[in-house]
Amino acid sequence: MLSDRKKKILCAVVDSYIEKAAPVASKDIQEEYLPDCSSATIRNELSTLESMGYLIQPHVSAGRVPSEKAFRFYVNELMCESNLSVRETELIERYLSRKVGSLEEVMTAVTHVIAEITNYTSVVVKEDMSDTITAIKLLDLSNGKLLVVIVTDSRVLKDGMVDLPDDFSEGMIAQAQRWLNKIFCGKHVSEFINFDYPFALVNDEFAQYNALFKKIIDVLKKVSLANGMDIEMYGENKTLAHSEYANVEDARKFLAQMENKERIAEILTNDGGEDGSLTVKIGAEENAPEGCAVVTTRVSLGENVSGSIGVIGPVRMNYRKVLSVLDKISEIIIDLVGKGE
Amino acid sequence: MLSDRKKKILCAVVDSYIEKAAPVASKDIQEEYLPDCSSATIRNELSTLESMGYLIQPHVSAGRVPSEKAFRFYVNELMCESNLSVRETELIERYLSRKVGSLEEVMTAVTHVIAEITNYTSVVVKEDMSDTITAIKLLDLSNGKLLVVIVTDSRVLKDGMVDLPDDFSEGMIAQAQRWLNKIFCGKHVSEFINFDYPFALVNDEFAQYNALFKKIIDVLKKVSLANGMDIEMYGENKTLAHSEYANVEDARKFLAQMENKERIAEILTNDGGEDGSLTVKIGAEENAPEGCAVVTTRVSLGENVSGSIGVIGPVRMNYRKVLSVLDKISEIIIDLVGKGE
DNA sequence: GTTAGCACTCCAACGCTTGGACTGCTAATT
DNA sequence: AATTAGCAGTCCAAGCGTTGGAGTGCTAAC
Repeated sequence: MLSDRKKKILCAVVDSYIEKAAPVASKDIQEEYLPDCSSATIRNELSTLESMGYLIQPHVSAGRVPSEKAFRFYVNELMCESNLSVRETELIERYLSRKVGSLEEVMTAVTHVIAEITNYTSVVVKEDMSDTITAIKLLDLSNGKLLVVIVTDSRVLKDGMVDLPDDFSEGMIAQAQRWLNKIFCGKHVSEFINFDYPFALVNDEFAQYNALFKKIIDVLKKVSLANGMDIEMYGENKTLAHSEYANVEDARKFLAQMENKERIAEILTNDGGEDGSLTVKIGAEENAPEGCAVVTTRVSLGENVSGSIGVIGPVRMNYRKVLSVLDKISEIIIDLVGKGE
Repeated sequence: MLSDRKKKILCAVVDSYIEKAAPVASKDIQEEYLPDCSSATIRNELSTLESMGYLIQPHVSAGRVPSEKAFRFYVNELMCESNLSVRETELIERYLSRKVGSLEEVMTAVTHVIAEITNYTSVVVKEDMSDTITAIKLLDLSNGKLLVVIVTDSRVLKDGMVDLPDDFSEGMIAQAQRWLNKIFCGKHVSEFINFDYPFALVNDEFAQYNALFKKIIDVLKKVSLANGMDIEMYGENKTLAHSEYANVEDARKFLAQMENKERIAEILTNDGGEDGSLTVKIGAEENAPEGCAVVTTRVSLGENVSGSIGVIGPVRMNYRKVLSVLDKISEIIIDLVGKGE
């Protein structure tokens, strides 16, 4: 547990670093945040905070930089809330009021206005799991591979490939297919995604099927997830304007990560959360892209259709602003969808 | 008209520059391309080529760099054709054979494989002009503005706004609307795009309508173009890997240009061309993004649906490779679409 | 028309110096 | 025991001059 003063100092370091993108010196903290202490006292505290893992010193005569742990603590406990400026609120309303057309238009407008206000990359993911499964087919490619095909009422989802165990006969494949169909036909893709392997359904003497089932169901989940998803991204170069991407190599790394849409979609969606809930992921350890933080909110867009709205930026992100923008946006979207029904 | 030797030298400069991204010295040319001349002779020729506008010398003790004019000449007359390597051909086939699903899937696969092979940014634009126009409505917003709405059989295209001349009465607006409907209803959006202003249809006494008509039709063109278009881009970061974007400012400028999708789509589509035709635009003067070249091929994707496949890279682009890749891809796509029918 | 050779230009890289930004520590103070 | 003034020490970033080399243009000879 940190003393009050330590908290204040840590908060000062993070705030200053977010704003100035430069190591924070004890003197700066004294002058701008804690005029009642001497810089020497603050130095002592900084030293302790560093040994606790909250701060990093790039070199001996530099100030301190917050670690990812510090940002996490900041987001959880230190950060105070903020309101949007009038200008920002107006901007949001302007973008979203005129575009009450299709869901696609709204998605585009949302990414644009978020990127505009926050100066970070914005992503929206729509997951439509409202399709009903019509059939599941297993096709033996006779090279030891099995092609798994899902047919839904609106389209065919395919391309799933599974290695077939050696000793599988045609009959066994047919049997597996019958089971899968029995379990899943007529159900929504959404139920499917959340399905736990139904080992219980397979009685002991067919234990040999289990491994294959597990693989097939994994493939099916992946395929149907990818197919029901719609992702839109805007403002990659807004993020690049920040100083962490001052050299092109880092900028390219960032872009390369942004190009992997599946990965990004997964990051935005993999922890459910309720309507309007906010999630913050900081750094690669919390499964954000390397060097990045991702802030996400979820909105329901209808039965079995859900959306995730996210902001991706450097770990040194203006969390206060981003969180308040996402909060406002999700509120508007929820309202908008509510009315539409 | 350039002498044979000048052509050889110019070609050598361009080839070397494309490969090495560094100013080309007279000695290099002699050693690698023209061992029968002395470097002094080549220097004389280079000097002439420079005064003709084909070459640029960054500073007095540097070699020569090709101008945009030189690249243009190179593409038109000097460049020899090349074939894809086995590896590349296989790569293309691998990407495109498995993905015979929806048009969207194919578009994505095409951008990915092109970016992969060429190491430049790849764009695909689909223009779907197969909708039929159901109605055109003019809505007086009574603030001197007119909202123009197109309704098609598959969707409503809206958001077109026109300034209304002062002396326009309600009746005149209604009249204009009748005319527009008479002309366009039941027609394909595609006919519409290529429509020349039908002034002849409006007889003299209604000359006052002409200016408004011109504006309205412009808006309609723009709106329907934008709505029927689908653009997909991949590999922005591939282009950034090239040395012209070594400094961040230039890299960001490039990305900012890439973010203007409407502009990019227009560049790819604005000069029709037949199935399989190849177009090369070099530099801002030929309407490519600044500092960039754009190579485009067109493919028909069905009745009133056409696609443009493009590669965007620095002016110092490997045109040989890009052209041969696009040639191959368009051939495959045309084949694929042909079969599908 | 071609070429050898030389004088000249310019850049990019390197290393050196220097000012200053911070810290940690110590000893004095509250 | 906590705080603080002050000082010694560290390290960086920027500026600057030097230098080697890469190329050219020009001239005079072939």
